[in-house]
This record gives sequence, structure tokens and C-alpha cells, in this order.
Amino acid sequence: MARTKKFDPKQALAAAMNVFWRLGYENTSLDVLMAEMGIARQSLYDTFGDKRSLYLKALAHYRDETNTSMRRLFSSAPTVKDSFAQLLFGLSAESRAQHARGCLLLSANMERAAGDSVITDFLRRNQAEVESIFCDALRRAQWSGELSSKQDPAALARFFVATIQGMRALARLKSDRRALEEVARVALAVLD
Amino acid sequence: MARTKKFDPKQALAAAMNVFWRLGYENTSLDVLMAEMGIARQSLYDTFGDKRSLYLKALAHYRDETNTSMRRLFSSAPTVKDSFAQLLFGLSAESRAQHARGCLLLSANMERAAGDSVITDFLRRNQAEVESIFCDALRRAQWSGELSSKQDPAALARFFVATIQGMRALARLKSDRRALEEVARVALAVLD
DNA sequence: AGCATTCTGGACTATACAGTCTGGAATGTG
DNA sequence: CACATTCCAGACTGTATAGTCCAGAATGCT
Repeated sequence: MARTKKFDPKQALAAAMNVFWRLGYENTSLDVLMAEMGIARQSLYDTFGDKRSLYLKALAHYRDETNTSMRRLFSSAPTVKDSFAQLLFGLSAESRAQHARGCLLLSANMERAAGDSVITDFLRRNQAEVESIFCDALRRAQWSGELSSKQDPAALARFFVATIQGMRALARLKSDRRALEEVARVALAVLD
Repeated sequence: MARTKKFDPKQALAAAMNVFWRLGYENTSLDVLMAEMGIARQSLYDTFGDKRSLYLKALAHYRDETNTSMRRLFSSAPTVKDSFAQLLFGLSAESRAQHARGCLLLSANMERAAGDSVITDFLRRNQAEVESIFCDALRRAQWSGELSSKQDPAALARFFVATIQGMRALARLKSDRRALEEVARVALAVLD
């Protein structure tokens, strides 16, 4: 009946995600989007809608990727402390460019207008999801005796969410592995 | 010889600072700046230069205000832990609007282009300053016996810088005093 | 009073960019 | 082969906004 799509939407979306990740929403122009996605204006609008809706799709894609990898991490590491250590030291060891781009969802939170309820709701749901990944792992650790039952898993989970975002802010300003690792060590000590 | 300035530049700068604080650099237009500063376009350009240089002056003004108040806090509170507690619980107890606007310098860090060396250098110098305020207080606490000498004051100082920024990110997404206080309690425990 | 300077308000310019539209080439399917 | 669909390149529109310019009113100083 018709010509089939020449490009892979998944791949194009991943490319768009990377642009937003590196440049932020406002500083990303359609021109660079078209260039990096390797498609023309028309195809972009036909396939993804306008800039904002492409952005929302990119956020969702990012969330799916990172949360999947976090679940994997927390189900494979031997102890919770190990899991958090891998997370925090992994973040510390990222490249300068990775530190500079930071976390797409943290940027989305900082960049969003105060009244943007679509993005706000999306980010709140995601934070709840991340907290529950952490919280479940912490509860399992209490069950297994690794973590004292006097600790509050929900509070610890939130604390680590905050810590990661704080470290992301530090890393963005100065890509200094040693400094980040020091912060990570102090933070991990709350699990002892 | 000439007419004197009608408005107070300090006051106008404070007003500009509040606008940038609430809206961020990109989303602040000259029109709202003129409105909130209470001066006309021409006066603004004559007195403060272009938008960016006004922004830089606003950042410096913000830094001066907050660092002065932090020094005051750390020299007046009975213990370091008390100082940090006041800082963290104070942040937790801010209004919804205050949580939404967050910290001007954290926003500047997230919003800045990667290659903007003027703002980057400014923020790095400020972070060093804040860390030194924290670090000095922690060293005094070790001297007085409040804090174990096994702890690393520089690492703790950086940790609290990260914690504050993490809590700011959380507060911006959701103004939830209880949740923030839980994070604060976990963080303060590193001083025990 | 007279003058230099600052103020206001608005017109004006230049630029950047999102989004739409057009024309024609490419390509898979029947 | 024919046709529907998708592709690309680029023109075009509308809008927002930073920054400049100008005319005239206001005001302090000598």
C-alpha cells in the first residue's frame, strides 16, 4: 500500500533523549533535534508530535531505562549496602561529560515551570517508584538481618534519593571523582 | 549638576534577584523585570547593563546574603549539630512558594550552559566558601570534643552541601515538610 | 531661572525559533 | 507499472524577546 518508515522510531527517540539530556529542554532547538535524530522536520512532527510531546516521550524512555537498570542492580547485588555503593560509586566514576549532563529527570524538575502539572505529576510518580525500589530492598535487608530493624526504610530510601540528586548537582558543577566518593562514603555510613 | 537617581539600586537589585529566583534566568523577561523592579527599560540598562550582567549581580547579592546568614548561624548555635539541624529543619519548614523557588545558585548551576565559565567559576568559588564555613565549624567541634576526631571534616562538609541540594530538589518537586524532616534526621545522624 | 541629567513610555530593530506548508523525490505494495 | 505513502529540503509565518533609540517630562544643582 505505502512506503514503510525508513528510520527506527525507537532509535530516533533515543537520540532525542540524548539531546535533551545533554542540552536541556529550552536549549534544544528543532534543528539540532533533526540533525541528531537523522530525520527531517516533517517526519519528526508526524511521528512524535510537537517538541513538548517528544520531550515527554524522551522522559518516559529515560525513566524506563534507568529504573530497569536499578531494579536489576538491587536484585543482583549481594547486600543492599553493596547496591547503594555501586550506585553511588558508579555515579562518582562517570566521565566528565556524563557528570555535565547529569540526570535528565533532575534537570526536568529544575527546569520545569512551577505550574506544569503534567511534568510535575510524572516526576512525582517516578520518585515514588524509585523510593519503592529502594524501600523494598531495605526491607529485605531488615528481614535478612543486614539492616537494623530500628531504621526506617522509607526515610532511608528518601534519603538516598536526596543524596543522589545532591551528588548529581555537585558532579555537574565539578567533575571530581574523589570528592564525590567522599560524599558517597559518608552517605553509605548511615546503613551501619 | 544633575538629577539624582530616583530609585534605590540596592532595592531594585533585590527585586531583580527575587524575580530570577522565582522564575529562573531564561523564563525571566525584561518586561517582568521592569515591572517588579519598578523602573523603566532605559534606567535598567543604564544602571545594571544587560540582562546577563544584572543576573550576575543578582547571584552575587544572593550569595552575600545567604553566606552572611550561614556564618551567623554557625557562630551562634551551641553545637555544630544544632547548626546543621537548624539549617536542615529550617529548609524543611519553608513555605510551598519557597520550596518551589528553591535555591538561586542551585538553579543557576542546573540552568547554565556547560561551557559558561563565568557562572561555573562563580559557583565553584561559592561552593568552596560554603564548604569552608561548614568545615571550620566541624573542626571547632572536633576541638571541643563534640565530634569524633576520626571523622573527616572536609568530607562531612561536602556531604552536607550535597544533602542540602538534594533536599532542595525534593522540596521543589513536592513541598512535604514531614518527608524532608525524615531526610534531615537521617543526614544529621552522620554526626553521631 | 537655567541647565544637565535622569526618568518614563513607547517605537523600533534584529534575532531566534516553533510550527506549518509546498514540491518533488524515493520506495514499498498490489 | 501505478499509486499511496513517506521521505527530504527548504520556504514561510507568527511570536517572543533582548537590546537600541527617541521625545519629552521631571528634578536636582548652581
